[in-house]
Amino acid sequence: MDYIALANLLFPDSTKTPEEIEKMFPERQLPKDACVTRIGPSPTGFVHLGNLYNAIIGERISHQSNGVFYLRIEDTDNKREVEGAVETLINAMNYFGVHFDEGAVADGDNGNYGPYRQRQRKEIYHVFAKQLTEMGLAYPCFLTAEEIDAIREEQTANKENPGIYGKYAEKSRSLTIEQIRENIENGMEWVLRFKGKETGEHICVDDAIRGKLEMPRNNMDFVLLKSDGIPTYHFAHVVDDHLMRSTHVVRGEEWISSLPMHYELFNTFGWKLPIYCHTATLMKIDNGGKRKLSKRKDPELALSYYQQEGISPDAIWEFLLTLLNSNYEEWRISNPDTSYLDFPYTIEKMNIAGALVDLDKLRDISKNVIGAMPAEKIYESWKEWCREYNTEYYDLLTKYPERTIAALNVGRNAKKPRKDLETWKQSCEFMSFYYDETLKICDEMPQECDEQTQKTFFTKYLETYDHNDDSNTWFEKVRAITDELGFAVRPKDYKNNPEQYKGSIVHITNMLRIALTGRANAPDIWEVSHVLGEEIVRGRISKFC
RNA sequence: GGCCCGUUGGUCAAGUGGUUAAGACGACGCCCUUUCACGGCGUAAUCAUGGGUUCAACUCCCGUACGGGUCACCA
Repeated sequence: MDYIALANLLFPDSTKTPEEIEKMFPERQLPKDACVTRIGPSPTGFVHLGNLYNAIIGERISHQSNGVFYLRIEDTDNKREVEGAVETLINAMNYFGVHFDEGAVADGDNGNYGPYRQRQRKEIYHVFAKQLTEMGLAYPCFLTAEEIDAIREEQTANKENPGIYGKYAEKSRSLTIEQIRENIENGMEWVLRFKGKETGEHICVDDAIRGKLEMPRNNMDFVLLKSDGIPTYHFAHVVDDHLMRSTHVVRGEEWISSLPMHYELFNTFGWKLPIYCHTATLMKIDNGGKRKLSKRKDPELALSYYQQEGISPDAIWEFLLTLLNSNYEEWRISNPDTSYLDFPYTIEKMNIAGALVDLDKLRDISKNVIGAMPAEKIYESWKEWCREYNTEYYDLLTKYPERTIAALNVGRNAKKPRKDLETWKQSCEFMSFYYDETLKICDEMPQECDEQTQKTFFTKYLETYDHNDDSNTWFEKVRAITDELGFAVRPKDYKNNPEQYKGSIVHITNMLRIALTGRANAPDIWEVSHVLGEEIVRGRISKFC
């Protein structure tokens, strides 16, 4: 077989040489240990936690080493492509604080190693496909879907491994160049297959996360180019990561089993293998067992879920970092005020088993993250979130900026700051009592305080109320009224002799708290009163007189 | 089914032949307290399993079970 003729028949328009292409993608001039990494999402419109998880790893190792982190859109499957997906993806990464040095941007490319959308790289792949054909290592295959199905059925019946290899590849492999030409002229569709070798050998790849990975050498005639001339993931991955000079390939463990194909390709081109980092799949607890997070059943898999809940990107980072590196939490405790970007991330510290996404843990981290923010920043971030997800609160926050910031500071300046806020969504609920517009009486008055007690107390409360009282003076007045009403001034007195009192000061303050905030569980009454201002305080209390 | 990966408390996990088997979240209890939080202290709870190797195994080897992945002209 004249492979040169075959190559020219198959790729008449491909005139560049591999050397010319190589020149277009020169070695990067970077510090010695700099890592070049990327994420290669396909534009399906669905961005999930795993995308972010892998993105963070790549972002960290590249930026920590003064390397390059880029975005490559793997759009080789036009059937799955969703319109606007690239933009969705870029926005999501941006929202979660993952920044690229180069790669695809909304309206094109940024960088010298593009194009960064694989479909636009068709000619590049064809040069190397042609090269493989010339080397006699690739051939056109005209098998129809039906024929392949038939082969698979036969293989299943014979308990053989499915696929096009060995004798099952012979029919296509043995076509003469004349037959091939005739098929093409007759308009038959073809794919380009790689010639797998049946050697029984094993290959060994050193994975940065998993250590040595040993598996059988590839024997499959896998597809390099699909019938539309677009490469499969395998071919595109090898060509792109070589030309774009990736040093590390971070991807999910589902790719481990196709490693032999990639290894084979890198080897036949004589290219250096990147360092593979195969990450564990994110799991979730379900019926007492672990299972993979599923797109249909688990809303928390979608990144948009966290946006909708209003979980801050910082919290997501910290959460993912705790999953990624087990020593992160320890580091965070000893460096409470440092940015998580200062954490020295290492691949070696990664766990290889599937991590379970624990929303409780996320909530806890989120509380701490918000707790550490200054009130002004909370205000801004929360408002930003409301702009998109809760217009009622967006209006409230815009209308009452000072009161809101004061409210956000309640109980936070003390040695033991409160941590009431978990998410922006939850903040809207928690903070509702600071605005008359959203105030709701949620809890019932304590049994010990009948209507008469309420009326008497609140009337006296308003009579003696002086908005300028300090916290102690104010509380002394509350105690005085409490005593007058026959309630125990000290909770312990009531506990020891409940029959001597109508109730305890606990009941009185609860009643006050409910009148003021609508709920029995709320921050300090005096502080809240001063956030609300005298007018609102008197207004709310007088409703109970 | 073939191939591959994995398995330390409810969860995340430290751990690389000799440890009282860290720490965090969660749960529970106590303390602080005008509520709720916050904080402090404490309790319960783990090496999947069976064989080896070894003076000694969570750590090394083999099998079993369980979980996961993959076997497309999807990534």
